[in-house]
Amino acid sequence: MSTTSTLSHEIADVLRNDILQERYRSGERMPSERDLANRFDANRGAVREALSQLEQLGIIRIQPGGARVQSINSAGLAILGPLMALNEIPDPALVDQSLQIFGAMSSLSASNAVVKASPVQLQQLQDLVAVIAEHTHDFRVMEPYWRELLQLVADIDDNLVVRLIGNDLKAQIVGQMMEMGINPDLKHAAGTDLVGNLNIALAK
Amino acid sequence: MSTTSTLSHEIADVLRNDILQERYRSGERMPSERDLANRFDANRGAVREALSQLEQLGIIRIQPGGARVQSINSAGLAILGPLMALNEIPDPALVDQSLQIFGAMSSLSASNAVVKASPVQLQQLQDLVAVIAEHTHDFRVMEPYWRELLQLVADIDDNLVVRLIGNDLKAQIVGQMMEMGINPDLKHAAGTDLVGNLNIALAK
DNA sequence: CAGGCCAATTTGGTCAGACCAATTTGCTCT
DNA sequence: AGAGCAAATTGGTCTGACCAAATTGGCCTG
Repeated sequence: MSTTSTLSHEIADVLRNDILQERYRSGERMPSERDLANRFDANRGAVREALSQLEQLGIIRIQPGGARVQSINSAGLAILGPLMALNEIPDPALVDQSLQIFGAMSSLSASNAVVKASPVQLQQLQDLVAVIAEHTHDFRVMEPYWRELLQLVADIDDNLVVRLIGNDLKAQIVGQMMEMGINPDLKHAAGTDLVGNLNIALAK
Repeated sequence: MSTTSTLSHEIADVLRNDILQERYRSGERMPSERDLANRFDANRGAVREALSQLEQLGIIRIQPGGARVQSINSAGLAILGPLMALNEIPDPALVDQSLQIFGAMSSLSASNAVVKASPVQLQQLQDLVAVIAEHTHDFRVMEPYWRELLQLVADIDDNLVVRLIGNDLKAQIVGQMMEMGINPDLKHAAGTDLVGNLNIALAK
């Protein structure tokens, strides 16, 4: 699965997983770059590039004297993907949390979209909502429309922050959850919820 | 302001800003590592470490043949900080979007917190909400309680995803907005909104 | 003239060995 | 036992080099 192209990325992957699995605990000092280079049978440069990435991720802090592992709680959203990819079965709690966020953001975007929308777009929104409302019981049929709705909403509410968060979430989460169909109920709930909110907003 | 400790970080900073300011446009090829090394009067290794960070940020994609700039829209949330720090006056739209997200996440967390809370915690929540409700007109007095409430909510609804997003948002956004007091109205609105939601949820 | 093909160049990926400054470590001396 | 100093460790950077893949450019052919 993790077909990492370059050696430095491979090293970063391994170390990242080691940290996320708490093989190196928070606050602890990591092995020296030279030791790591030796362990991975690689050059120090490659190790440094790997560590550079981990630092950017926010899970280690490099300092003269040694790199220290940081609490996962103080990392950036970008570790969410790797975190969920740790086990082949992602942590259900994380999946739920991600879906909640996803839903909340969608609702937020939807509210903004209704305000910002041009007459034409407004009509498109209403049409989509109507179609979805008809098939609210059959998720299979509804899903493509739902996706279209999300896309439309995202286009109208041109919200960079939402988009960025979405990127990090989508990185591996959406893929995993969509393919594994881990929580169709929640997905369904979020969908109808969004549509409901949209309907209310559209009413006025 | 940006007192970056190491050379590689400095290079990363400069290049990052160059990209965010669209001095290098999306899809374009960046100068070769050797050219960059020459430009910054640095070693290629340092440049590579810098590029490694930018790639982790999601704003460039390194490939044999040349590193290419990626659309900011496909980056990770981690660029939000640098993006807002570009000009001394952050883009108001971005600030608003961030605050909206922040408010939405807070509300979400609050809803969860009410469900998860122990009796003691529930009481704490109610007390805080009551105190805040009294001073809803005076933001100065209310703020510390609001912060305490946010903290409590975050503790109860132990939501890693929210925390991670918060980390990226806080990175520079909260700092800038809090210190500059750019949008106290929105802050105030978000605060009362959250409290309102909490009140409703607490009712049952 | 247009289009495809092949070689030279460019570019990223990695390696080896080295030096410096700051930190850490360990030992000695008080 | 504690303070202070020296040696070893560690990150940061540099020089120079080689390889494989991609790009480039010119050549040849149709």
